[in-house]
Amino acid sequence: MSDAQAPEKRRAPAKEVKNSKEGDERHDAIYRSVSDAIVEQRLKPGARLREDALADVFGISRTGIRKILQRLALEQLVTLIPRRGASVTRPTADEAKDVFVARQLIECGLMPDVARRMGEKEAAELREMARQERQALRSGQQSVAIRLSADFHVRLAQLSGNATLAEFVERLCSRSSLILAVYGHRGHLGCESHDHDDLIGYLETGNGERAKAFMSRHLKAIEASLSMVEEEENVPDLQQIFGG
Amino acid sequence: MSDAQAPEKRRAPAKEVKNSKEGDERHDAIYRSVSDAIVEQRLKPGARLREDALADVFGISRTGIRKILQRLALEQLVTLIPRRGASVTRPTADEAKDVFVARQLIECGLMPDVARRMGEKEAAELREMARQERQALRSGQQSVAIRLSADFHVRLAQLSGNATLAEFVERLCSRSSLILAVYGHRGHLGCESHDHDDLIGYLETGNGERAKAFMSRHLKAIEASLSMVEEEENVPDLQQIFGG
DNA sequence: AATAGAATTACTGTATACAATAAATAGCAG
DNA sequence: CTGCTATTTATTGTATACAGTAATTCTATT
Repeated sequence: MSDAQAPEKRRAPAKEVKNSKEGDERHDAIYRSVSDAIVEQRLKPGARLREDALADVFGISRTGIRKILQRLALEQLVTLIPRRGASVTRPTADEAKDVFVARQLIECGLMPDVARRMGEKEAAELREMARQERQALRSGQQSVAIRLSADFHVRLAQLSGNATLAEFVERLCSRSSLILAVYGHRGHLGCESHDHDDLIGYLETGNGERAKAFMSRHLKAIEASLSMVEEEENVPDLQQIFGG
Repeated sequence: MSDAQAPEKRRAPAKEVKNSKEGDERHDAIYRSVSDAIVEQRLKPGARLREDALADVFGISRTGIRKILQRLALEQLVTLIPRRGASVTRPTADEAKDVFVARQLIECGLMPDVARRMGEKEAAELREMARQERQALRSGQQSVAIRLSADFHVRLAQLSGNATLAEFVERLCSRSSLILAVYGHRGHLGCESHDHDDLIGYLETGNGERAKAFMSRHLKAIEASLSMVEEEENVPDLQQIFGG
């Protein structure tokens, strides 16, 4: 179009800046960083996530932060209100119920496939994960234990060989961590520490139906450990509290 | 900061510009527009989606387009290759299999719940949707029929009352449209036109187990109608084709 | 004429500037 | 002193400019 360009402008670059290594590895790392913080409950439900603040912390511009927040919003880990910004999602009781129904259907349905594809190597890997989880719990690292527990369930789903369903399970597990944060009792993870080991046992012997039933009980136990009372911070129900 | 501002600048706005009504309705409309075009196969798998071109067409800047493309990528309707841009996803045979396994598990598992919550109004709505689908098919509007069929399955899932699982089904159905586009036979939708009506019948009478079995056969029939041969356009396999 | 290499083009990736809006605060009247 | 309105401030939404990279075209050499 306009030919009046400074000719030495062209001369410039070469290989001076080396900010992006390959793909957008950096963004992925930041995404994971925020996601982990939410799942480990270091960022609690309701916490505001200001774009500027995050941009400062991670040393990238708001553009990149917005991309990451959007992704987290699609996974329902953060809630995005137009013109009001992002905050860590506070799941409602209804959503919590939906998530556990979904987990029952999908995770239990997957157990036969997992049992079928279970080998020495896979069992060993799972046992190691269960061991780390138990250790974290023993040493009082509740946050880490929660994430490791979620990781266990996700890895299990991946062993089914169905990437699509594994991804669904991944999302359900992250959301479960949020639910635990809101409705769980302090100092109680929801599931017994030896549950995962027992499950591996059934899977190892190829007993899919047994594993399925056990997973069902396992999930029910977690759900039952929650106290499903929504702290209504929105409207204090004056009518209910006083008059009548 | 700087106080040297034209004082009438402040006076300005009020309700002059009306570009964004509430939230970002505009962006949602564009998203739906692109999504529909993909599901209806007006944008075929492999089609490139250049940011500039889309920005021009919809009259917004690339920023907004990128946001939408990202969302579509997360839903796996478009594939985003770094520095290479976006294109309509071409599902592999493995992905196709995964999607149908997932649909079997989730959609069939949902049928008992749907049957339980099925009322007059819901049945009538579904029948109307099935009618439109049949009509589209009769009048040769294959593209529309494909979308209406997906809509039917999604609506069904929503009637289960579980928003989370309904969202999963929605994603599976959009992906199924892509799969149909790649592996389906021309002029054959994959499912019989009266299938959906039959299904409504079982649901109406509260026969969840029957509906479940029917849905299973229905999905199997669709999957069976596909010819699962990947057209390897990438590497022409010179070795294979010639020498040996 | 075919191919390697260089210049150009076309496109995506990122930051930044600016516009718009909701929240917070201050000023003012009753 | 209380409640309403106006101003300021904080923060998000959007476009645009520029940088960087893959693809393409052009040129020169064997």
